[in-house]
Amino acid sequence: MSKKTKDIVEAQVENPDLIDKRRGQVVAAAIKLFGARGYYTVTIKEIAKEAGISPGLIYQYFKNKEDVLLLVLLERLDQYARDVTAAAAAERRPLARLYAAFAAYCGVVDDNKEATILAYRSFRSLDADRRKHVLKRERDIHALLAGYVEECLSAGQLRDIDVDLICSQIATMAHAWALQSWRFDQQYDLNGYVRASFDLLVNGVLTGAGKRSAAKLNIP
Amino acid sequence: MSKKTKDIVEAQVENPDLIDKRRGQVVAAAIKLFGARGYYTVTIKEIAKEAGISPGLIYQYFKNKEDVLLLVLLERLDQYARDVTAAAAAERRPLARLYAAFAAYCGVVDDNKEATILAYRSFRSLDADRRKHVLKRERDIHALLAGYVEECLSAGQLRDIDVDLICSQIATMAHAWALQSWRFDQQYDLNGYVRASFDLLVNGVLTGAGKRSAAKLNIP
DNA sequence: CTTGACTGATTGAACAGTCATTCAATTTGA
DNA sequence: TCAAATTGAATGACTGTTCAATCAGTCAAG
Repeated sequence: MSKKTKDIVEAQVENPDLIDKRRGQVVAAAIKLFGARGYYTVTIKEIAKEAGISPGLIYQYFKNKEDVLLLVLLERLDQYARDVTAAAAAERRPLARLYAAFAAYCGVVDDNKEATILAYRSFRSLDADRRKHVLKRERDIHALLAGYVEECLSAGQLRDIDVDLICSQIATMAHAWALQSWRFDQQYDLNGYVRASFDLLVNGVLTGAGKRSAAKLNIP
Repeated sequence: MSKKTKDIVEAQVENPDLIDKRRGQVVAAAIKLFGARGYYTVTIKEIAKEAGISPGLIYQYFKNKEDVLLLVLLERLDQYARDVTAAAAAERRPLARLYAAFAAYCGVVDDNKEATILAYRSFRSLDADRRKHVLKRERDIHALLAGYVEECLSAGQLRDIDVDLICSQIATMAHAWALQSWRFDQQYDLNGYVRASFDLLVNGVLTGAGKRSAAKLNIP
């Protein structure tokens, strides 16, 4: 969990290692339970039991239940950012990098289907302040993607398009893998979905040079 | 509300006109309140008050609170299907029809942003049986779109693509107008979004003939 | 007409259960 | 020994659902 994330919610306990440990337990338990059954039907007692601590102790590390949800959502966004950045860093060519980023995004979504759905379900259960923190992280990820798209533009591989719109589409397509898995997973595996979606998303906006590059992509 | 929809939840009261009237009141009130604050934080008493009836009466027309949610979600899907069908029927040429359907879809979403978001938030609050009813309707709408896409394919205006995947993308893009409005509505109005998204979605899959048709589309 | 019994519709207070949060008591570990 | 950490029972507020009581409309009898 990133340093900034830790400071967003306040703890009664001082010891930072303990804060990390306990919050880690609680967030892990909450991801599991919220992911399966949603925010409102899961009780603090259940989270405490799953985390192996008492209900009262949760209130030493979180102000209230909503704070638990906030950290759950931020944790997931952190993971998105980490995985996407790492995957993109492994590729040098702009289009390959964009593809790798998209594939990694879909990969985290696949690893965290329940949590991805939870984000859609529960974002609006947060109050205005907490929402802002989540939106901030989403914008960071959006900016990551936008960077990769702009590299492709600079390299002359994409025609002139609205960068924000295509970034939103990329993110939305990644999320759709979780949100619509009941529809997709009869006909696609993750790789098939990534390949087909990327093709659909990007094919219409490639330049001639972009098409030649795309043909050379090493797509699994 | 369609005939089938009415039969899905059972009422204690016999008179069908009264059933229509009361359910209409309750569903309208529930859409307003659920849309603004989500399923769990809205109480039956609030719905009753907003609908202008007593809490007890709701249980004469719905088995329980979950049934209210079910009708709310089905009502919205019915409206999607009606509007999309009507818009598509007004166009003869396949590509124009597909565009009209997409524009209409985005239009209903725009008219019902809160309800669209509610669907994402609340679908999993339903039990397995009720989910099936909702999924059935979603598949109906998917089939509508698939029909329009296949017309384009038959007319040779789209290259050979996975019809289901592009239909999902079309629906997802329409939903995204509501889900990500906080991002879009600073830079797009509805028409701008429809035009840009359709361009992005379809441009990569048009044949030569399709591109010539697209150029002739009368896009507002 | 008027009456009054009957039916179905409607009300809203009461019930039973749930759950986030608190805090006095206890344990831990240094 | 003491401060910090932890427990878990108690609290108090809330809410879905029920149901006894009331109301409204109908219509047959007088």
